Amino acid sequence: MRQSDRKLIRALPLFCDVSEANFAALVDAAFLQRFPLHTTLINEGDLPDFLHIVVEGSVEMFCAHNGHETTIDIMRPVTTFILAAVVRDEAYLKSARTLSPAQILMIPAQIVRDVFDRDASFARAIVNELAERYRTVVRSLKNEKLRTSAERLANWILQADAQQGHRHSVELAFDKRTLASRLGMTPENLSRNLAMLAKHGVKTAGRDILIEDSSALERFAKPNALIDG
Amino acid sequence: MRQSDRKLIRALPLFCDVSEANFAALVDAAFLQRFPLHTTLINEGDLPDFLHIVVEGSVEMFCAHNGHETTIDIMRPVTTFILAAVVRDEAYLKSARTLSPAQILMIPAQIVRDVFDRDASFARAIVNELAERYRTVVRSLKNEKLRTSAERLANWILQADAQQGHRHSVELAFDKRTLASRLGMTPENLSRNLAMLAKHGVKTAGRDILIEDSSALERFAKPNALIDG
DNA sequence: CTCGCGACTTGATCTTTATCAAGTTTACTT
DNA sequence: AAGTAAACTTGATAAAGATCAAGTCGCGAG
Repeated sequence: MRQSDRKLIRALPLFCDVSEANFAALVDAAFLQRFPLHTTLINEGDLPDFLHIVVEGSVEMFCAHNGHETTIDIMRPVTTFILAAVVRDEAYLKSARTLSPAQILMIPAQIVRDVFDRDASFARAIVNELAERYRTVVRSLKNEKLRTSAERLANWILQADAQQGHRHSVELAFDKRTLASRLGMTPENLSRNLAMLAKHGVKTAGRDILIEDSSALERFAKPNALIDG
Repeated sequence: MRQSDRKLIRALPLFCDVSEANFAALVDAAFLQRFPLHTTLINEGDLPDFLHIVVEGSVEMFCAHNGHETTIDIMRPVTTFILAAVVRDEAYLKSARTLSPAQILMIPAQIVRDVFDRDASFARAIVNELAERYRTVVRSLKNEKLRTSAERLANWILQADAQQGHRHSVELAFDKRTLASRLGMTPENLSRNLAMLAKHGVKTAGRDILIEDSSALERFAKPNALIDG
């Protein structure tokens, strides 16, 4: 692993308070690997071998059932995923695949559990990370159960714009079909919802979404701090 | 607190490996309280004062948004709730109210965080509990996104029957309106779905649900270990 | 016991969402 | 630059779910 990558990892909330020796134990056992676009990294149902950390690129977490597939979340640098499966040593509930060429750090699950047991600050960090992930899923569940698909889209646009620095324009980093799946609707309905949002201050041109009237969009979206964070 | 309650708590996965001194610190600071039916215990948006544990009765976790309300989960003895908010010291994402007269153990949030920091086995237990909770919400999200309301009901019946000992009969412990909310449908649609399930081996009489043909029900429900657990 | 209220059911209708079927655009390949 | 395949859009239709409006049922209060 390059020194710059090591520094990046070391700075993560998950590792920044860990002792140098324990950090070394984690990192020395780990692999930093590059994967091409659309590579499946893990399959739901398998047992966890590694804790994964997205260092570069983005990764889609998705699930399949009865011939249908849905996106649960999209992970961007720098975040861990499948921490809960590693902690409990139980089967993955989600599959993962790259949405772009990506660089992933893989730490053997057993080492994670070992260091957890002997380093209190690592334990604290793991609990914090897991609690944060938990809250994210609860927000997603509320979003699904309490909003229409058009409202989910409107709020996603507001959030994405905020993440990209309130430039009143969002550039899609992946296919619209993936966004549709992430928002719990079909690609057809995403198209229709985007067209409909023109009435509420949103203009779409290919992968660029422009917010022309953010207060109109907010009136429609009704953002809620306990759902959108 | 009575000795029998103390023993019950002590036996929980969350506490069974904690040192006697640390367990005493947690329990001595805690309150064991009784609450009547339909009492609101916490409100979404508030900051966590206590870790709550359902000792007796049942508690509904629910959320409201834009004039609608939905049930996220129903907690039965003996489980903790709002652990994630306590760990992160951030606002509750869910409200809680009793669905029956209930007995709740309340441990001050700060004590939980203190003992976490000095007792590695408590830390391990907290992480396990949190990871388990996380997986439960992920399952709920998959259930919502990948199934119709009738399928959710069918699987709920199978799960409830399994929990009550495979007696091919389920007795509802709360209102049907609450079940409807828990399953993400209106009370009207719960009625219609129950009537429709007669075609798939289910008979309903008031609060009793009878499974007359469990293989027919399973064919319809298509249970999945990675959703239903 | 019966009255009345709330929970539940049933039916009609409307909204939301999915599905199916063309088209059209986009982007990549040769 | 033309050809092609995939992504996206648009329209028509169907299914799933919500809402509104009566009912019916069951249980507790008086």
